[in-house]
Amino acid sequence: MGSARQDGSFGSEEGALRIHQAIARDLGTAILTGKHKPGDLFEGEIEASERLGVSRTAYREAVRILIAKGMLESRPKAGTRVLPRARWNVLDPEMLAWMFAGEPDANFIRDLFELRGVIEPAAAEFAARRRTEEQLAVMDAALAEMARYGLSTPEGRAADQRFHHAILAAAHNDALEALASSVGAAVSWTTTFKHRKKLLPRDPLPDHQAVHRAIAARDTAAARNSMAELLRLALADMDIALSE
Amino acid sequence: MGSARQDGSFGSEEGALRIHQAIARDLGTAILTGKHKPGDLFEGEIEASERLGVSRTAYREAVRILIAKGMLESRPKAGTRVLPRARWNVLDPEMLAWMFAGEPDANFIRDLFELRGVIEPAAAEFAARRRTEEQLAVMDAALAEMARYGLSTPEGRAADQRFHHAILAAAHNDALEALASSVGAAVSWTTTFKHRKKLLPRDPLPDHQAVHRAIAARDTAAARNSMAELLRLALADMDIALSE
DNA sequence: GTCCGAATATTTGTCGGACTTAATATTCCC
DNA sequence: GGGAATATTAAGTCCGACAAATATTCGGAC
Repeated sequence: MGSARQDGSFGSEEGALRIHQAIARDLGTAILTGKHKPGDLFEGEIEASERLGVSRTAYREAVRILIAKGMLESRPKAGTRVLPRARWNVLDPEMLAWMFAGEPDANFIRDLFELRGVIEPAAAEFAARRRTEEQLAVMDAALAEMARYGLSTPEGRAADQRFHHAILAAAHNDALEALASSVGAAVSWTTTFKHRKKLLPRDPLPDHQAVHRAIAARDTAAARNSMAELLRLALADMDIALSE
Repeated sequence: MGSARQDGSFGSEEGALRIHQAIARDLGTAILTGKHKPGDLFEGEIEASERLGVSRTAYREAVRILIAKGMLESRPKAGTRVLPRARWNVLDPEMLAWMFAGEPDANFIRDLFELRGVIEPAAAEFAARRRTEEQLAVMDAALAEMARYGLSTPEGRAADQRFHHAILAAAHNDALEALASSVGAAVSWTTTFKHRKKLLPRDPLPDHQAVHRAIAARDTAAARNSMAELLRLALADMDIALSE
């Protein structure tokens, strides 16, 4: 039967990467960190593959991946070049993983957070209206585990992500759920970042419980407001952390 | 100098597709239309490539593309199988193009529209606060062209999309702007759909002009509200069209 | 009989090299 | 000087072989 991995977490892609994946990751991060800027032309496939010590096949498959994510463009004779940033699928889960593996750009973190502020209150409102009992149970379990382990442990942070993901899922909107990885990246980064900076200014649990209560009670307005409040506080913390 | 194509439109990818792109498109649409369901196992690479009359290389590059978009997974001995729908990057521009090339799923259209309802009012508010004069000029020009050609012409529809895109861009948030293609797909589909059904119930221009005025005046609340109103009306039309 | 580890078979992954196609640059003719 | 034929160059495609990884099967120990 299907193993159906459903965690959606980052950074735990077990198993050695295949060569083309490794190269795609390297090229991708090189682009994300500005080592290759939009408009830049890549070296030829033969040169590049030889320099990297891999076959042209593997290198080409890596390039195909980056093209699929909107970062590159390649045509005969014209060569392979980096596309303008506006064409990148910056919300692609793998791309986010690449970003957050290194030191992500502070501006983009802020953008992601702003997106959360737009998405999640609406999602909470939809969830309050359309959630099933099962989905509520998932939130319940995630919240309990979060309370038990705290946000300083990996288990607690995973539970935090599960809670937010459950809300997106309970909104019963595939387009919204597709943003789960983006939201997850933001959630994950926040906590690790704050933890690194040694500032745990506030217990986040009451905010989460308020959201949970509102969704359980099918109170759409309260769900939206409590989630908005949660994010307002989180954003404030984030801004403090970023400016220090 | 860079040619910097910036249209972001669909369906007009000129030039013959490379073989791997064509195969990726075919496999992608086959998955999207349910011909291959999540969990389904693909035939082996040799069989598949022979059946399609292409080299294994080309077929493999196609598969790499689908994997990059979260639709497939492949491991030695285990084979290549379709991932659960929750892992698909349904907001990927290319994937949206595949969807809307055929007869897209009505439920997903509604989801996309709901997403618009969440994203665009917030974007309009941000745009009212942060827009530059240049960006306002772009909206102005788009609106003028929209008024001139009307939504029944391709030029008018392109202008409509440009208007909405300009608002996303004026929000000065990369994460938000990455959703431009999704919004654009919804915008585009709506108008063609309504046009096909022969119901042009209302002149959409006044709504758009109200949004434009609010953004020009830097009135954040009015921008949000007028955009929300625009979408409320559009959604109502959409629901009528979908239920008929 | 059950469980665990090794052999095995199968499928994707990687390789090298040849040839084709397409887009740019050049050259030559008018 | 302009425009069409030509050359050049880089990606695209193909083939055939070998390597690596893993699900399954088999065998032995308990």
